[in-house]
Amino acid sequence: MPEQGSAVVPGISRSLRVQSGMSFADFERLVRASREDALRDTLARHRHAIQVKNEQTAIRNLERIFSATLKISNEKGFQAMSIRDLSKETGLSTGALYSYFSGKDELLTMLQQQERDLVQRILLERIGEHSDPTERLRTAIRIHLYLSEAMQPWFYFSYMEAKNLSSSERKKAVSSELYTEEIFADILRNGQKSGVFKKRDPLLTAGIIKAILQDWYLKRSKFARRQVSVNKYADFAIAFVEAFCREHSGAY
Amino acid sequence: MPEQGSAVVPGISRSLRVQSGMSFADFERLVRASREDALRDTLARHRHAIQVKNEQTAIRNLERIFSATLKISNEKGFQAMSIRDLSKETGLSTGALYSYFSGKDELLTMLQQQERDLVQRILLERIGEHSDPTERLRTAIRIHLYLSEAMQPWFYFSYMEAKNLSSSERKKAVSSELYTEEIFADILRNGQKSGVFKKRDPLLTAGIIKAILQDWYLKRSKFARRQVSVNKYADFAIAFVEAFCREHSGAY
DNA sequence: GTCTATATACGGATAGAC
DNA sequence: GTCTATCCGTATATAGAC
Repeated sequence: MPEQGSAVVPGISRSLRVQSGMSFADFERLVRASREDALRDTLARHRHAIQVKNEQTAIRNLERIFSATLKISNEKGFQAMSIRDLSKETGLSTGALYSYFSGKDELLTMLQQQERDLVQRILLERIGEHSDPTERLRTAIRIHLYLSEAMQPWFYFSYMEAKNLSSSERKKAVSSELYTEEIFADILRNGQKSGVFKKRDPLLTAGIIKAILQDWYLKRSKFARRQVSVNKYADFAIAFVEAFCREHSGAY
Repeated sequence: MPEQGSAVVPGISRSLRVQSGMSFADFERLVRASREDALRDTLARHRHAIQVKNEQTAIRNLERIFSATLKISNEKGFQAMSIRDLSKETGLSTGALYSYFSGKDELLTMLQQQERDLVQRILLERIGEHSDPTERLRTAIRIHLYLSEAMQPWFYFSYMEAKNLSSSERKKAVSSELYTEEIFADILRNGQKSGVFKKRDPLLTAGIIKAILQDWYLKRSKFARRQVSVNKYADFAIAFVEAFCREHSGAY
């Protein structure tokens, strides 16, 4: 697949993608593998409550339940998803479903905890391998886009259902949001200190970067329709942000 | 109130705001007045269905019903808002409520039609008074921010509840979204033709501008906490966008 | 115009059969 | 492990009093 982005923003593309260490296809594989571990962790964490003893079965059905929950909720909202809806989509009866969770609340908590931990784990693995501020900024942007692309249904769900979470879950979601913003603000502050970046309000800038990243997973169908790939969007986002932040970015 | 923005992004502030024609305070008054007309229109449009004959009463209660709907829905979602909730918040009994609308669906349709028309009317009034691309871009950004600030509850509601709209309502919402994007893309294309703007993908750029504008009304409480005013955010957003689009924008 | 009382339906959750 | 049948609470919408 040719990278349409290069024509629009010359100077940023192939080389950078290699430096960020991993193609999107590789990244997707990594996420898939990590999710299997995450499911096992979830099962272990709820061993006392989950009545199904066979691990194979339990994991297979948990996986089905989670992905059905995301699918239905992203169409009509978590509140509006009935247990009967979930039963239809998973092929399990309502009775059977209740041997995996005690109620919708717990289902939501389990799902959120698993996916949030998964995101954190992958982020920590992939960020922080560069010390140069420019590279750190580019990598952070690309990795976040890759991550939200590979886990799009959950990112969308998490954003749209934030207000329906229990207060403790909502707190965790908010602090994870602010943490992301701080990562970008820190990169910007360091770059400003070393003179690579222009003096711009780091928090406001980080906020706008986050808005640009969020647009990617919130408007997925629009980008699909326009045939914008995640790499093209990443190139574009990086160019947009660097035009504002980077000293001498007009050079290329 | 001192404009904190000027320190961060020198060169863009007071003069521009005057050129855009109207302070935010003026703008809020305009919206308030226009909404009264809009309520009268709504009443006229549903005269056959609304059983309350006294216009004063009908308008007063419609207004209460709409603002209560936004308030409750923005806390727990429209689906989760019960008629009993609405009854408590408006002070009207459930029976009385049903003499203003035939069901939640119709309530939603009435509210959406009224506020969407209001937005369109005000946008058309305020945009298009400049011919210079730079001024048009600045004005469009600031007006959109003013509008979403003055009508924040509805903008937030409309974004979050998009998936609950009936298919015809959803279509209208989507096309209105794309229309906004086209306004920005057009400004960018014209500026590129006349050489004021750099050659950048107009649609992708317009999409990112819209993402930046949406962040303002979606993350309202964050900005309130950080004491970022709408004018400060507008200055910052304009500087951010111009760094990417505008030829010689590094000058100031 | 607005209220209270109520019919009707739907969703969450459980019991007990297989 | 999973299913069917069912209890019970809550929500929408309406009827009829004031």
